[in-house]
Formats: sequence, structure tokens, C-alpha cells
Amino acid sequence: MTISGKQPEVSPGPGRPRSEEAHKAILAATLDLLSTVGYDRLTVAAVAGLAGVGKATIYRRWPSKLPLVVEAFSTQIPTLRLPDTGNIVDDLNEVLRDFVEIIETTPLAVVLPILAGEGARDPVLASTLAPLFKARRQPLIRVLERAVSRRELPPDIDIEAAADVIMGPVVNRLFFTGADLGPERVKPFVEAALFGINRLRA
Amino acid sequence: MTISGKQPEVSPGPGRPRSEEAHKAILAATLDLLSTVGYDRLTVAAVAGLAGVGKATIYRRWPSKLPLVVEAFSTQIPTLRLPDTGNIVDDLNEVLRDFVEIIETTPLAVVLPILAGEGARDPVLASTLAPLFKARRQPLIRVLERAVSRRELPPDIDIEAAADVIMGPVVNRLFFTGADLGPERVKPFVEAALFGINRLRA
Amino acid sequence: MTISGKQPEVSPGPGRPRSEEAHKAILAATLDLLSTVGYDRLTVAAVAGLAGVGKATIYRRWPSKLPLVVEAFSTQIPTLRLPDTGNIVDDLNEVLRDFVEIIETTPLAVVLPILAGEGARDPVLASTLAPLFKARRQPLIRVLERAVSRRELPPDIDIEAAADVIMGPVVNRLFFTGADLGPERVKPFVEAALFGINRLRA
Amino acid sequence: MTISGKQPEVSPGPGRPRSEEAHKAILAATLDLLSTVGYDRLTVAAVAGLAGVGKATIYRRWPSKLPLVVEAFSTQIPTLRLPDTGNIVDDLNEVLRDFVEIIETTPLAVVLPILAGEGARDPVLASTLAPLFKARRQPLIRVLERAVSRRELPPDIDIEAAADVIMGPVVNRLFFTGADLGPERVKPFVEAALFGINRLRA
DNA sequence: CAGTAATCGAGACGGTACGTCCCGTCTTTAT
DNA sequence: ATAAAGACGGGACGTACCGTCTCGATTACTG
Repeated sequence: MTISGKQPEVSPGPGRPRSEEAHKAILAATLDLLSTVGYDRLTVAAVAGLAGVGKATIYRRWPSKLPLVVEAFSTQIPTLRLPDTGNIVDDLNEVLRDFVEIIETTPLAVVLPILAGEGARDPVLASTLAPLFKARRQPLIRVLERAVSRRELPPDIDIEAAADVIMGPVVNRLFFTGADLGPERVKPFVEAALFGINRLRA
Repeated sequence: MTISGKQPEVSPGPGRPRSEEAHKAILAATLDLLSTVGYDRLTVAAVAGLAGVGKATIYRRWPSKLPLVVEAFSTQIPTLRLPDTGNIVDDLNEVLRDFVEIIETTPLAVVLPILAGEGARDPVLASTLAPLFKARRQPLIRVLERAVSRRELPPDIDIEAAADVIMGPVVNRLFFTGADLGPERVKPFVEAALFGINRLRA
Repeated sequence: MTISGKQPEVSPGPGRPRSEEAHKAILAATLDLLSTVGYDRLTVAAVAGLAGVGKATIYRRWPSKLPLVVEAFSTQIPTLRLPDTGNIVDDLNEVLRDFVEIIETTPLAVVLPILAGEGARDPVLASTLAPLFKARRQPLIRVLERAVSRRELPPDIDIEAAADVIMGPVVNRLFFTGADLGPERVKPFVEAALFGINRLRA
Repeated sequence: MTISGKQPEVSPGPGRPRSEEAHKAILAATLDLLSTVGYDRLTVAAVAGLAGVGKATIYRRWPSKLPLVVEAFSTQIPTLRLPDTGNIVDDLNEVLRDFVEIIETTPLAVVLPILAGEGARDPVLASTLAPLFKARRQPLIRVLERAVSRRELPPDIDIEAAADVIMGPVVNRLFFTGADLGPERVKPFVEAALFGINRLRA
């Protein structure tokens, strides 16, 4: 955060510092249970037990169960790679294949929509989630920006809207249509987004 | 539902009949609370109290809280109109404008993602929800079919996928991107879906 | 309470009535645990488990753990018999022997002082306890009243004070002096109370 | 405590010596809170906070909460004076008046019964408390011994039992009967103890 | 038209998770 | 080594909700 590294990060203040070990164990246990039993069968007491931690140690860090789950799943986000194949079609294909794979192999399919729903009602939560959702979109945005600089897309394109057009069809299918969608089937959706739905032949 | 509709399909049998009034009051109270406090802060006891009904009267009709919410929200669906302007662009614009308006003025913004999340975890629920989600897509599917018969779209197009490409961007923006999106801003998304994201100029 | 017995006790009010069975099971379980593990190792959850009852069923009846214990021990009081031998000395001996036996074979030795201490600080609790403590003294008071009517005691004697003089030495020994005191050793204390400490020969 | 009091009895060893100031502040804070909130709503953290001390500083001196409270309350005891009027009646009156005054103006009314109750459950605590309770009785025992040597009491009297007969009525009234009892009302109880309850006229 | 049976509002039931609080210990930096 | 500060594991507390059950009181059909 600082430019010159001179200062000692932050003053730790008096008292025993919070255990980084416990912090990690809690998040790991949360993700473990999330994938095992799902969101609402996950209990804070079970997380504490699995992490070898007291409940108070959890509540000292997160005000309730939901923010804990939010942070746990947010640690998964950096795994979204930023591809650089040199052309937009292949880049987008890779980004979407990654995304589909994560959704289908982690509890995100359960947690993401719940967060979206809660966020729609609770502005505080929404502002907590905003940067996380934004981070999730970042690789996609970068891919599109590079496409612009390569003149594959017009310079005045609305990149945010374009991102929605790319992600949307896949998101809709994963969460609402319920149709099967492996990573290998994202290609037609990329083409449709780029060139129009006429490309969607049977 | 039956072909000869002259009289009550089945003999009602002995005993006091179920109150149609109570039924409606329960659904209305459920929707009310859904929009007020959200899904999991909604309690069945509160629904009962608001509807002036005993809890057993609710559980006599729905096996648990979730199906109750599902039915309550499904009563909102028929308001999606099926437009028929004669060309695909205007039809799609109208369908999407309707959809955006409903999402932004009813508790569906909260309920829909939650149901999607729960459905991802509970296959029984998923199969309950499938026809409801399908009904929601129906106007869009019909619009696309008519476009095919008008030769505006190729005859071998994958209509289900096309529907996802149309709806997806709007859905993504409404539920996850969090950006503003009034009914008047759906037009660029329709064009992008039809002709590709090159159309998305600033 | 009413003179003519016509009315049906009390209106039960709507809704499922509280289970008398559960009530008794809770009190029995409380006494059981009180004697097994003592006051503060007794947990409400354990009481619930032992009684085969939900915790809420306990908290619906008693606001917290202490009042529950109060009521549980108060059910023990009626076992204090009211003797009637015809003379004050034997009557008092029997009352005190009963009292000592109860203290030494039930958790009252633990609970009574705690209640006294809490009552000294909390007026609400004190007024709850007052009738219970009074009931405990009742047999002793009656014995003294009968002694007055038999002219064994002067008619203008302060009976409440006399009761303290009778009970006090035994109470003090049981709770504070810590000396051994079986039921068979109460006799000298009765005589001392009646005739003065000169009677307390080794 | 030692006969030659010139310097610290033991070599203080290396390191910072324990703060005598902190010690006193802890005991004062304990007594303060005891009278304010009672025994089990008193928390060690609150004592530490009020004393301006870390919790570890408390646990370095006392193994747990109870011994801390025991020591705090035992500091109150030395104020019991040993009267010497020359006759037993006045001596006892003074001893009891002192006792009543202390109970009614300090948190002892709360602490004493609680300690008695805990002691009944925990033999270790009981043996810790025994010398304290004994010290409290010491002035009374001395008064009685002097009465024996003055031939006011028979030489073979059971002094321990006599002490219970003297203290008991007052204790019972203070802790369990709940009746008013100022220092000026102890006289009848002294007389009753000495000569029998016939003296207790209205 | 009396009897039967399912319904009603109300609210208690067993069970379980929540989030808070406290105990007694441990871990930091500072003196 | 002790100090203040405060986090730690553990565990009880009292609250809230779920889905079921039990009341007395309707409200229909059935015989």
C-alpha cells in the first residue's frame, strides 16, 4: 500500500494479536463444510469444531454467518485466470470455461445467488459484495480492453455492458435455465455474444 | 382443468371445507413479508399472524416454508405479456422491458436468486421450480418462434440458447453487476444479442 | 378462591394448553441434576435433555435458571411434617430433626444460601422467595402457637422471634460453622433455646 | 507476619516485583462489584477493568474467581472488635451489634451466604473458608471463655454450641427470615439465648 | 336433524442454530 | 519477571424459528 516500505505496516496495538492461523483454519473449514453440506446446513459451531477454534474467535472476525461465507468464497476468486492468447475469441472462451468450471465444482452455485438476493435487500451487504463481484469480472474486463487495443473491438465500446453480454447467457443458463452446461459448451455463447444470435445453429 | 367443468370435480367429502379466503391471505402475506424482510428473515409464524391464520392452516397447504414462497412468487408470473408487434426487435424490447419492470417493482429481485440458489442444492425443489422458470421464459420463446416463422431468424436456430443470450445480459446486470437498468435501457442489449457486441457503443 | 364452586376453575384460553407432564418432568429433572452435579454445574440444556423436553418449554415457564431451581426446591417443602406430640419439647425436636435431615439429604444445603444471597441483592427475587421461606417456617410457627394455647409459653410471646431462636442455632451450624450435625444432635439446641445456654453441657 | 520485620523475608528474585498497589486495587474493585452486582454477575474482566489491571495480574495472585472473592471478603473481618465490659450480657450485646452493623452496611449479606453455599458443594473451598469463618467467631468465643472464667457460665459448657445459640437467631433473621433487624434490636435475642425463649415478650 | 369429520385460530411442543458472554489461559509489547 | 491489553478454546446462556401436535370452536356433509 505504501510506496516506500519504511514504516512497519500498521501499529499492532497492545494485546495479543489475532491468530492468522486461526483465521485461515476458519475459512478453510467454512469452504469445506460449504461444499459438503451446503449453505444453510452449515453451522457456525461446526465450523468452529472443524477449525479447532472457539465460536467467539469466529464472531470476533465476522459479525454473522453470512459475511463469513462471503469472505470464504471470495478467497476462491483469484483462481480465475487472465488468459492472453492474442485474440478475443480464444480469450473469452477460456475465461468462460474457467468460470463454468468453478461454478460447477464449488459451492458458488449455491452461495452466489443467495448473496445476490440478500444484497438486493441489504445495502450494507451489497456494498460489501460489490468489490468482490467486481473482482470476479476483472479478467473479463481486461480481456475486452486488450481486444480494444488490438482493434478487435471499436474504441468507443461500452466495456461494462459488453461484459454483461458475454457473461449473461452463461450465468442465466447456469442459475436459472437449469440446462446442462459443461465448460466445453461455452463456445457458441461466445460467438453469439460477438456476432449475434444468428450464429446459434442447432 | 377438467373438460366438463359443470360441478366440483371431486366430492368434497365430509368436514369443513378449506377456506379459500385464508389461502389468498396467506399468499398475500407471504409476498408482503418477502419484499419487506427477505427470504430467510421471513418466518412462517409472521406470515400466519399477518394473514390472521393459524400456522397449521399454512402447513396443511404447503409442506414447508420454501414451497409456500415458491407458490407465492409464481402467482406473479402471469403478468408477463406476450407482445406481437410484427418484428423481432420490438417484440424482444417489450418482453425485456416488462421483465425489468417486474423485477424492479416486486420482491422478485430478492426471491428469484434465492430460489435459484436453493434449487442448486435441492434437486426436489429444482424440479418443482423448473416449470415455473419455464413459464417465465415462455413469452420470450414464443417471440423467437414467431421470428423464425417470419424468417427473421434461421429455421435451425437453437431457440433455448437464443433465449439465454437475450435474457442473460439483462439478468446478469440486474442480479450481479448491480448497475442501474431501467426498462428504457434494454434496447442496446437486445441489439447486442441480435447482432453482436460491436453494437454496444458508448 | 371462590365460595361457591360453580365456575370451572379458570378459563383455559385458546391454544394448546401447557403440558402438566412436561412441567413435572422438568422439575424432577432439575432436582435430580441439582443433587447430582450441584447448582452451577447444572445446565438448562441438561435439564431439558433429562426431562425429554425442548429448552423453549423450560424458558416458557421460568425466565431463567435460578427461578427454575427455586421452584424445584420449593416442591420439597411440603414434606416438612407438622408434629403433634402434645408437648413443646418433643414437637420442636421433631421439626428440627426433619429440617436437618432434609438439608443433609437434598441439594438444599447448596441452593438455600445461594437464594438467600441473591435475594439480598435482588428485591424481585426476594419477594418471590418470601412466601417460600415463610412456608418452610410454618410448621414451626404452628408448633409454637399450640404451645401458647397449652400455656407452655406465655401468651404475649413474640412467636416470630422465638422461631428464629429455635431455628437459628441449627441453621448457623449447618451453613456456617460446618460442624457435624445429624438429626440426633438437635436435642441440646432445642433445650438451650427453651431454657438458655446453661443447659449446653459437654 | 514475621517476627523480625526489617526487610522482605525472601529474596525477591529477578524481574519486576509484584505491584502492591495493583493488589489492593483488585481487592477494592472486587468488593465494589460484589455489592453492586452480586457474586455470579461479577466477572473477573470487570474487576480487572475497574482496578485498571490486566486479567493475568489477577490470576497470577488467585487461582480463580472464588478465592479472590473469599480474600476480598475476609479483609472485612478484622473490624469485629473484642469487647470487655466485665459481664457476659453486655459483651454479647456488643459483639452482636457489631456483627449486625457489618452485615447491613457491607456486601457481606450477599457474599456470606453464597460462600456458604459454594462451600457446601466444594470441600476444597470449605477448608479454605473454615479458618475465615472461625476467625469471625473468635471474638464471640473469647467472650464466652471469659464468662466461664468469671463463673458466669458453667465450666463444662460446650462453647462452640453456645456460640451457635448466640449467633444463630441473628443470622437466621438476617439471611432467611428477612425481617428488619437493626443493631439496637439484638438485645432480646441475647437474653433469649442466655435464659430461654420465655424472655421473648412482645 | 343429529352425528361425524375435517377445518379453523391459537399457541405449546421437541429440536436445533444462533449470537453473546464469561472463564481461565496464552501471547504480544513495554517497563 | 511482571505489567496492561486483549485474543484464545471451551462451553452455557437465553432467543428465535421450524414443522408438529393439541386444544375448543366452527362448518359442512352424511345417515
